[in-house]
Amino acid sequence: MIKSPPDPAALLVFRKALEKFVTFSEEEWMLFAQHVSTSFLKKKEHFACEGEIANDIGFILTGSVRYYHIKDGEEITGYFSFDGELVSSYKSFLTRQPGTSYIQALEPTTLLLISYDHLQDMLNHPQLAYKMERFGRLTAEYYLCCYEERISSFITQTPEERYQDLISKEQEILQRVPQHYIANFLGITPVSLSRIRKRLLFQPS
Amino acid sequence: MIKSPPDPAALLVFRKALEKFVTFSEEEWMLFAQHVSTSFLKKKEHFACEGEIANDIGFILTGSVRYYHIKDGEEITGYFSFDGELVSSYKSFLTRQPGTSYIQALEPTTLLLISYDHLQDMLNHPQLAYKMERFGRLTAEYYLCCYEERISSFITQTPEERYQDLISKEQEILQRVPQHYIANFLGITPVSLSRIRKRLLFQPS
DNA sequence: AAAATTCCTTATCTTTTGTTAACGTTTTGA
DNA sequence: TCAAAACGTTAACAAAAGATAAGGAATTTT
Repeated sequence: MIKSPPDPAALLVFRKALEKFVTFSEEEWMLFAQHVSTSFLKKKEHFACEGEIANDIGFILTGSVRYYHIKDGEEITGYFSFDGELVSSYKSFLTRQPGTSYIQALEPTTLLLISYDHLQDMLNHPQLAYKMERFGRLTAEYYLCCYEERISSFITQTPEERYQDLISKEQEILQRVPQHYIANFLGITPVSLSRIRKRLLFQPS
Repeated sequence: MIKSPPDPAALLVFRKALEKFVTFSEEEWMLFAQHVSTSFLKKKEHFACEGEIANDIGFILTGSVRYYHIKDGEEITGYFSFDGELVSSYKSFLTRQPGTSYIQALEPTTLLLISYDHLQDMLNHPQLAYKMERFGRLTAEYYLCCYEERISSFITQTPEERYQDLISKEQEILQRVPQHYIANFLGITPVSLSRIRKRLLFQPS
């Protein structure tokens, strides 16, 4: 993966997106932006692989990725991320241990990147440290809430209910992602999802 | 739930446990400790209920709790926490929205508590703010990793494999928690877990 | 543009899981 | 201490999901 300096328009998009978590002053953003690089993934190119330590957190400018595991030689898709979202093998990135999953571009994808070392630099930079800790806290808390909801859905809902939820809440996923990936995501086989879809055709909510 | 000032021995245990995340100086800890109270739950007493905004994060000194949802009038157990761990309806606590689950003591349980307001006070306290942000970040990141692993297990493993993992990794859960709660936790019915257990008796790993 | 691959659906058969109910044991609570 | 409730297992049947394979449509690749 080749990294380059990011262009100003991209940085602006990034800054705007991060306002969900914290607002950087001009001065802070100048410092922050120095630690950001940019990269491009061709369709099917990998952002992360099993066994490798995740070196970067990415911000998807355009495009999308899927997370997947390999089990018994089969790919099993666990998640998707789209433009405007962060992407990383978080556990690997945070713990500096080899990751257990792959992350692959679903379409041509442009990313902004912050490497682990750059992030540490910022966390240690006197002028930035406090805000970066806060940024990290709010980001982690945000994803914690997402994960909590996801786990609940596995315990309290049937695959069919999870699919109906997906239809109502995450239209984007359905439109941009092949069905058999969605099946994995729901924890079922593609054949089983096809049957659910057929059932719903005749008893639509 | 009645709150009282915590006793020094309990605070020491708490401080020790938090060193997994951050180390507080004497001065910082003095300030921190002022915001901690203590509470006791009888067996089956609730720490959190659906529809209520979680007001506290708890640290379990002794005892254990289970998280559960109610769906179609049925209790569905999602998780357990034991002594030395934090407990809260995190999403509700963090977002200030009504929670969707219950938290109930599995046995007589003593807790240390930090209320949302006290936590905000600390996050706003000049002398404590930086370390509290850092504490929050590392805590959220820690639980994020736990959740990530849990979600992976739902997607890549069968209930039987999840049960075998549980046997090898979380002996404590198996010993202290009724089987039908564990079945929910694995995403299956108690009857199905009973069958898995029988199967494993005749083909032990 | 043609060939190859991927994707979704459908069918059949097998396996697993859910549902309900019964039974004996253990735990709980009055 | 005694009655009631909660637990775990088992059985029988129904429902759902997995495995495999085949066919056609769509997409990709060359």
